[in-house]
Amino acid sequence: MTPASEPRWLTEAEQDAWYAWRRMFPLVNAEIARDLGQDSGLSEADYDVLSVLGQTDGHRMRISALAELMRWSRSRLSHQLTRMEQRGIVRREEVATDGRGAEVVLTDTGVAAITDAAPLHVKSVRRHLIDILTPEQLQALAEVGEVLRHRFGAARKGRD
Amino acid sequence: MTPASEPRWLTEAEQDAWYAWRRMFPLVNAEIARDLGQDSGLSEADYDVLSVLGQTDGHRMRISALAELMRWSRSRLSHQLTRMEQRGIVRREEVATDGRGAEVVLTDTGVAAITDAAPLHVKSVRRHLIDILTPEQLQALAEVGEVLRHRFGAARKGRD
DNA sequence: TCTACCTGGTTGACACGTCACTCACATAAC
DNA sequence: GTTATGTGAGTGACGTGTCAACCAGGTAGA
Repeated sequence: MTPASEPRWLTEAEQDAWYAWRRMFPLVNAEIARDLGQDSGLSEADYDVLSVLGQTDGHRMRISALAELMRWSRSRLSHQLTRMEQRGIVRREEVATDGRGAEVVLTDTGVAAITDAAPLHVKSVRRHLIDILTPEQLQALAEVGEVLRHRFGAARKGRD
Repeated sequence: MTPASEPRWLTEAEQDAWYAWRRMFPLVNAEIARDLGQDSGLSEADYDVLSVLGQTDGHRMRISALAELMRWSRSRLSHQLTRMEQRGIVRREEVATDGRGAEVVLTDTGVAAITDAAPLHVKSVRRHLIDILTPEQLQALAEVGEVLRHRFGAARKGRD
């Protein structure tokens, strides 16, 4: 085999960005997740599901619709719901119009959980991320997110 | 109980930043991890361990030193090494000077794995992140990373 | 020496995510 | 109606990460 042409290794500036990227997310997210667990007994996954359901009419949604909204795989959501159901914060219900379908419903416990957790969570997010950065830095983050979102939206073609 | 004072909810700009933050990292990392798996049969965790060991003298390191360098828990590293050892890319060896200690060593297979994987990985990182962003955006990321690193360095006090 | 503590490292239980597979119901083609 | 195909959802195996408990070997003080 002829040797592959030497790849374009990262410049120093690019390495800085890449290492920052790799480091900062786990760092911040671990702190926020820890807070969430200690303050409210919830994982980030729990919180995400609860907060979406908490904003829906009747605190219920078709499972596949929820998965699509959250951009989770159905499998992932199914596993998550199983764990949440065992803890009594959500409940699955069959849906009359389609024998295959099912809905998730927040239980009263679930409603209480997300209601109690939300203010503490905001505080935590502020403390570990938002309030640390300048408005310019926040805007830069949003901008980068936007660029990447478009890039991947395009890459995934019709799948969206 | 008296109701807690209304928390400072996120402004729209802050929400944009927060959602971007939450979304972009899994998005990009999933792509890069997928590439790594398909191109080289490695997970990101594998790659990280291999690339550190690949740069050390004799392709070996004390396990606790490796954990500290990577900022992994010893437990996490131990689990990871067990899996890697089963696949033959690293090997554990006892160390003579300390009856408790152990070293990890790259096997020949491991050396080959990281050597082959590195150029492909750089290409993937460029494609999914670095080459998509402008130098200004890369710099903004590095800067944000720096701010957060300091913030958490301070928060963790002497633990570093 | 005996004891107490520290340290390096492993282990087990559990939460989480992915993948591939399965199963039941729905729908369209014939 | 029967058959093929699609779709909603769950399951099992496995990789990964955390936490707490454990164990063996070192170290220091009585």
